[in-house]
Amino acid sequence: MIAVASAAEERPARVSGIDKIERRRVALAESALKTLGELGYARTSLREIANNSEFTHGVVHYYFRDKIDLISYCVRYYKTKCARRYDEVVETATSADELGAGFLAKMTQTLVEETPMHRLWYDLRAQSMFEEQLRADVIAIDQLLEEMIWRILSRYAELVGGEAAVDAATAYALMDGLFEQAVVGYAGDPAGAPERLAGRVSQILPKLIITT
Amino acid sequence: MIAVASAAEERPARVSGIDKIERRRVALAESALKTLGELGYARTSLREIANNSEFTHGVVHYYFRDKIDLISYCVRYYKTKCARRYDEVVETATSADELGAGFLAKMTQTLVEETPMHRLWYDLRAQSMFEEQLRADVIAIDQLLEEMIWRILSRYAELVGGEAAVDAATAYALMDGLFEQAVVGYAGDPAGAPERLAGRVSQILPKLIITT
DNA sequence: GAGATTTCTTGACAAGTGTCAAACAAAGTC
DNA sequence: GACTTTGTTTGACACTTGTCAAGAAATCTC
Repeated sequence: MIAVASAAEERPARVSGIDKIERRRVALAESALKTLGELGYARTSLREIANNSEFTHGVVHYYFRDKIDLISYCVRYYKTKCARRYDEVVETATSADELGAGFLAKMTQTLVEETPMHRLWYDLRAQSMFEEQLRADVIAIDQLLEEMIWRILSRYAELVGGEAAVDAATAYALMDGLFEQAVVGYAGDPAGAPERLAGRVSQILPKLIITT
Repeated sequence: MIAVASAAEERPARVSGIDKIERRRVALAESALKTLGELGYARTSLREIANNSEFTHGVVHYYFRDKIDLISYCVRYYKTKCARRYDEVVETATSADELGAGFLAKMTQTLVEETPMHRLWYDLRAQSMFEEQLRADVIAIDQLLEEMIWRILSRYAELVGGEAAVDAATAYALMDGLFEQAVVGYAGDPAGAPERLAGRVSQILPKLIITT
């Protein structure tokens, strides 16, 4: 897995200092993510990020080697927050229906409440096809998301007393297709998108299980 | 549907002239699409487009009001070429297996041979979430692609003697998820991606049909 | 072929970009 | 308190961007 410290190898090793640096970095990243989620990768400049934060544009360059380093850090920071979204539901659900309902609820919730982040993710994944510096991080996140979906599906199969009818990569691609459609649609017309997503997912989920 | 003439309302109405203008526009658009497919939306400038063409950057601005006008035209031009990709297969196939095989063949073929176009499409669809000037065109193409998938699926169901188990939008989202995964994966590692895609699609296709 | 019209080239502009470095402030060290 | 280290501001740089306008070239019209 990729370490989250990349541009700081040659910085002084005082422990408290590193902690402080790391905290500044996280603050910068959080601010940058807000701007990135709003404007997208193409239209976000370092100055815009700095303006929307409490820092000046020089500070950004003090804590990150260059733009890619910052964005890359943001992506890796983001991943740590997103791929564990459904863990609680998976762990606490005691029936297939409960798991399904919890999954759908969390899914539509994050669609609505974290729209900018999802927009950014699909944007960055597209960018990774053109900028190979982003590729490794994107692949890592995709892997995490795939595992997330797989945990849900295999647990669902277990509760229903069957087994998954497709492999993890396929299941992820299908679910992601539905979710991306919802995110894109939500950008144009927020009304009804969550319900449509929920309907489609609950329609598909049973088809990915073979009851033995 | 959106007309393909947008910035030329006030130009002289000589018929042969309009034709010539339109031909120049198409030439510009084709050249621009090549560059866009290579570099992506964010990194493509009007000058870059002009440099990779036989025209100068002034010509671009002579035929298109601004950058968005050009890109928008490109997108609309592109759509006319892509959404009829499987029509021949649908029309000539006489059995479900033949249709499935033909579909898979064309799908993997376009994945390999038109990679830049597909990359660009996913890029632009992501951009449309941030730039509402692109949104209408993207929605129109999405609609076309959805209908394309629906023609395949419903014909497939017909040949197999059943009917589709999901609606058009759902079917498109699922297929698109698989295809996008393949396109993104193909960018990082071309080897094996087409085969994986074919395997996954052929695994899913039957699950979208109810045999009555 | 002269004159008008369309097409294209060239060069310029203002604005914005990533990057960096020198001056300055703050904090820690002896 | 002087001095070094760490953090921050500010302003500048070289460059690219979209846009436009003035004029040259080509084409058409009579």
